[in-house]
Amino acid sequence: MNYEELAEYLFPDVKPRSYYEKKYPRRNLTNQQMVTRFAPSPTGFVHMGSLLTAYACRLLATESNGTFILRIEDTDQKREVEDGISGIINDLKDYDITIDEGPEIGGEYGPYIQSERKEIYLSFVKDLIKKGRAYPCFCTSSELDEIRSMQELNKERIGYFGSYSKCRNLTIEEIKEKVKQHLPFVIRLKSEGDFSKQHKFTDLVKGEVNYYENDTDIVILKSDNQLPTYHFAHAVDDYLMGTTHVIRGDEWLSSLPVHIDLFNAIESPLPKYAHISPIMKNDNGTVRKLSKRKDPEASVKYYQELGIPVEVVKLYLKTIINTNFEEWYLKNEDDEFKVTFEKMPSSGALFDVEKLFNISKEYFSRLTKEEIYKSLLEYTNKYDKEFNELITKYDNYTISILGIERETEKPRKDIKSYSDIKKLFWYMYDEYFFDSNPYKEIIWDFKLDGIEEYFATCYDENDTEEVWFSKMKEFASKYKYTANRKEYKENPENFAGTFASFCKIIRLMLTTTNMSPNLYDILKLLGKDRINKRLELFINSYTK
RNA sequence: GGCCAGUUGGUGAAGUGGCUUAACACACCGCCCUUUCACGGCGGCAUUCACGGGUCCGAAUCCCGUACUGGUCACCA
Repeated sequence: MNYEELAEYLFPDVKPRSYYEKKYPRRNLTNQQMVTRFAPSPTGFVHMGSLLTAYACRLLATESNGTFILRIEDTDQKREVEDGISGIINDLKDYDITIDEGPEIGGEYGPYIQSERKEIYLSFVKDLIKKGRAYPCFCTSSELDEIRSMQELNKERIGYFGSYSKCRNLTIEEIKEKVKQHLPFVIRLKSEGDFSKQHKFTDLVKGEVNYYENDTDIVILKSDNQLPTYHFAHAVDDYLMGTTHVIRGDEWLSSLPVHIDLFNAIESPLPKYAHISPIMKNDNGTVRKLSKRKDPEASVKYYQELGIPVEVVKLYLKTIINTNFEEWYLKNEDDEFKVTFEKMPSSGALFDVEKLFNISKEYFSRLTKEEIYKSLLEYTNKYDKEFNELITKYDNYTISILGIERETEKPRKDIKSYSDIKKLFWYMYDEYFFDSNPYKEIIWDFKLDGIEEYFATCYDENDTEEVWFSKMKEFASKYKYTANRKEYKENPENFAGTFASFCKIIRLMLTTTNMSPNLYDILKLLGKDRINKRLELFINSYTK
């Protein structure tokens, strides 16, 4: 068969492969420098799994002084989502994952959107046909189904290979005839692999894996729009773009033989591969991949809405990317951690929201009140306008609230997100406090003896914390509250309660919760007027 | 079903033949500290590394088998 003639017949107006080889010269790299790429399809928002991959790619490129590429894999136009591409770019931007080359910012090796690279793929397809390494296939889907069911019946391997690849043997006349009839066709790779041959391959994450050579004639160019399949685009793009390290989810591990076959066919060196495990979720006892559709926490937006700082999400992601990061971070404050392939997990990690929250609490505990206030303003401006107005109106008051037990050696660790702040301190604002009956949840299993008198005669907002405490202790003892716990434990019937229970009553009155921060600070910030208003309502609610 | 990969506590994991009577962290529980809420400190939490067998003086670590989990077998990526 005259392959040259066939190639010209099928793809007459296509630039030669050498044109693109010249246009995209090999990168000049040292041994160290890595070229990594993140290659999502624009099917909606970026989810945690892909953010993890993108972040790992970014980190590795940065560390090696290399390049990080964003490439959009939109060869399946049925799955596309409106604004898919800008959505991805924005999500990466929100998480401070900068792109060296990609759509919008460009680069020497663009375009970076696959649907705009059509002519490049065609050129490589034509080249393959010329060399007798690819051929058109006119099999219909029902014919392929037939082959498949025959193979299933015979308990054979499934695929278009060997004697099943009937279009391999079409003569050029037959092909021309079918084309003239406008029969749709795909282009398939003419595989030269031998399925009985086993090889070892070293994956950077999984280690040594065994595989059999690919011998199926996979589709490389689809019929309807002459766009490549993922496999082919992967080989051509990563060859031309000079990707050194392909980091992707391990669902691709089983198609590795196909990719090796493809890289050989286009005479490209094989990039190094790192197949990373997906993030899993325990869903009522069954473990499964964290799902974009089913799990809200898989969405990157979810954390933005919650008000978890991006640094926190990245810190958590880093603990997954490298299992030794967590321990390292305990001893080293700064970000000089080096990501390695060896420490990437080889089996899927369960997504642990608790751990993420813990990292977040730790993170918040190190911020100053001004830093938190500033970010809270930004957060509420986007997600809680009402609260935003309030904290703008009471700016200094709010900053003081945020300052309680902060910027000390042992800071409080109760804030894990910006949305928490309102939940934690809503009662500090009269606008919220008197909005509904604030005391309706309280179980009144205590007496109010002395409370009113305490505020009338004893409490002085000018007292220092020390004085305030000793005065209150003294006062409470009049009403048989004791500061001596052991004494109370021995003879509880002799007392109205411990001093702690006295504090609890005041705390409940002012905050409706018994988990508020330091009472002294709360009292002081609230001030006499707010306290008295609450006291009145409190007493009335009790007698009712 | 075929093929590939994985399996250490509630969770993330350290561990690469003797240093392991299995680190560290989160969660949980208990105690202590304490003038409130916290913070913090200490301790508990796998007699055992999915199971069965083998190699070896010695195995979580090497080999074989089984089970289970995940992935994949598209003109989807």
